[in-house]
Amino acid sequence: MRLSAKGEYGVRAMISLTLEESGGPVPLRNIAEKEGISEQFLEQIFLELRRAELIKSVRGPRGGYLLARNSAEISIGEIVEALEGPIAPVDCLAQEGSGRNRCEHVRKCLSIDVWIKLRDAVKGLLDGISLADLCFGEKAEKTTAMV
Amino acid sequence: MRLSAKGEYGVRAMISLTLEESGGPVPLRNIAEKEGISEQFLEQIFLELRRAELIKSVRGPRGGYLLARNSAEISIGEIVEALEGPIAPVDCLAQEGSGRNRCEHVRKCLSIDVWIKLRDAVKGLLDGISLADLCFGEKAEKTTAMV
DNA sequence: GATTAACCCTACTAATTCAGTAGACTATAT
DNA sequence: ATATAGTCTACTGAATTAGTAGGGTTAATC
Repeated sequence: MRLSAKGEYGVRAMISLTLEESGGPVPLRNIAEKEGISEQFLEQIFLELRRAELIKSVRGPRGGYLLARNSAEISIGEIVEALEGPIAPVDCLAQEGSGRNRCEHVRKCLSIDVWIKLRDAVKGLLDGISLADLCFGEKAEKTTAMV
Repeated sequence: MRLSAKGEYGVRAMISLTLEESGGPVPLRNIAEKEGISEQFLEQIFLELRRAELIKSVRGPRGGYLLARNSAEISIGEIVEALEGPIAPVDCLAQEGSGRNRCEHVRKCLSIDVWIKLRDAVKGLLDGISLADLCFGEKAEKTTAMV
């Protein structure tokens, strides 16, 4: 139940981008340096994020990356799913399920309930937090959540 | 954000055991066959579950495995943690954190909030569901939960 | 007390995934 | 023109995963 480096770096890089893009396109190199991530590895990550239409790029000198939408409209869930595939604790819940298991076993049905609940909880939480929430103040603070 | 086969098999096997242990120790072979899991692989899983004191074993002919405690007192979270290590979406939240990252980067602090919330949500959910809940009726049905 | 059903445990291995590198190409501001 | 910066594919070494192999030990039963 761990995020890969790609997912973790991706979220960090997106936060970094959110904080800096007001000054125009941010070169990948800047972000890579600040976050201590290999430039070429981050390049791959940004390629996927662009294809998922979460960021857009400006080529040529003074180019770089920008968020594709307002930071309040990009959720952490979208970033994670773009980089790690569908959020699903077990194979058979990731729709293109041709992996390890395909619900052949009777008893499986008892466990699937847990995984569905878990997926919904994780997805709900991550989809409910935007980059703006993280970077410019947490909306949840209004409700005084109990941690 | 996917469970490994070990975690998934482990939960399924524990459910299987819960349903059958009333008739005395259940041989590993029975469970492996019913669940379609390699016997030797399941053996390794049960070794870890026994060391985590979630199951106990009876050796010799007519031996097998039993739950170490009442099924209502064994949570899915315990099973998963026994087999996959601490529930933590990123390395630096798993206490023995000597992995990839150790919060060296300033911006990291903005993302860590999400991962803490995620961990707490996942842990809370999995610790709140027992084997008895799954096998003998869901307590949550009383509260008519949405979804 | 031999047999045998069952658990116990370590070591190995093939396949996959992960994290990162390399390097060549394309666009554009100056 | 040239320098800057994104685009893209392919490769590689290390780690993890999923599973095998095979030799133990324990104890019920004949």
